[in-house]
Amino acid sequence: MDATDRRIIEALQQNSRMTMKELGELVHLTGQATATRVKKLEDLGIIEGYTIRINEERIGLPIHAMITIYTTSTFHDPYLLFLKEHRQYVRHNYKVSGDGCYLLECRFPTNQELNAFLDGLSKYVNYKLSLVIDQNTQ
Amino acid sequence: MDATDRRIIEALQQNSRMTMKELGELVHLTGQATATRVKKLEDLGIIEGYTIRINEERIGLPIHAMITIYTTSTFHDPYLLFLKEHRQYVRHNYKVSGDGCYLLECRFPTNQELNAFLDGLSKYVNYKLSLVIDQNTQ
DNA sequence: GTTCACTCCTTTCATCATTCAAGTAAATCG
DNA sequence: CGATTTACTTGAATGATGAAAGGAGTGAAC
Repeated sequence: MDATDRRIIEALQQNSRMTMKELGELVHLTGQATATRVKKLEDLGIIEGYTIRINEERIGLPIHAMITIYTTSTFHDPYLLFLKEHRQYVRHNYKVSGDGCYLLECRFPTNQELNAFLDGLSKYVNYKLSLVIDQNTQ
Repeated sequence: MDATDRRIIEALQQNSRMTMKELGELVHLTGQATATRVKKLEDLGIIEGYTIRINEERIGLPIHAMITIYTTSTFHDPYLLFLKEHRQYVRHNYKVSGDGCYLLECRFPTNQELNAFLDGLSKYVNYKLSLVIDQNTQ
């Protein structure tokens, strides 16, 4: 991991579909040398994969919820199974120290579906709901 | 947005560097027809960009913090300016309803840097810190 | 029923990127 | 000093892309 690798990662974060030749021009290497470095970053597990940024509002998922989960029981499996069954809504489930046991990030198409999800959720855990009003990603 | 577009989006979420020809085989179209559809999804703003999934632990950012921000003042600009000055740590700054005004997601290399960040932060807002212990992304 | 316009797709071909093998140069190590 | 490793370049073959031309299906107007 040198300065060139860091520039490669930065460039791929901006646009992961750029050709190895273009990327090579940015870091002053040939396309082949660049491809070898990228392959190494993949093998080291630094680059975990290639994906797209999606506008979830535009595909009908306008509701963005952050749910702090409080479990009274020490047995979390029913909650985790519930998440698996509703994985279509779940973006992240962070196990956290501090306030609550988990911080659950979800997306919903409607308030009705959010409501139904929360009804199901309340069978397993207590929760506190926050709705995202505006998103400022770096 | 039909079923084919949804399959294209799913496939690109898994691997955004796949060729249009490969993607076309998945959705039973030629590479050219697939490329046209992808271009349309970009123009509609549904696909916002192409990026990489990074293992931040492996690039020296093991500390993952979720910070709930409480502002007493109605004037948020000093806080937002502080974030801009420390944007290297900031991943997301969600404006939320519910508990707090913002939910701030950050990454730090060391507890020392987290501590310095929190010292700076406390000049502008009150906060509650949660540290991510484990991450379960869908 | 016919025509026109439109959308969505395929085929073909020229251009460009990628990949493999071979070779060079510098650094490391016994 | 010679052998090995690492990181890179070059050149040729393969494969992907993008532009142009054309075909098939749909719906509207007459």
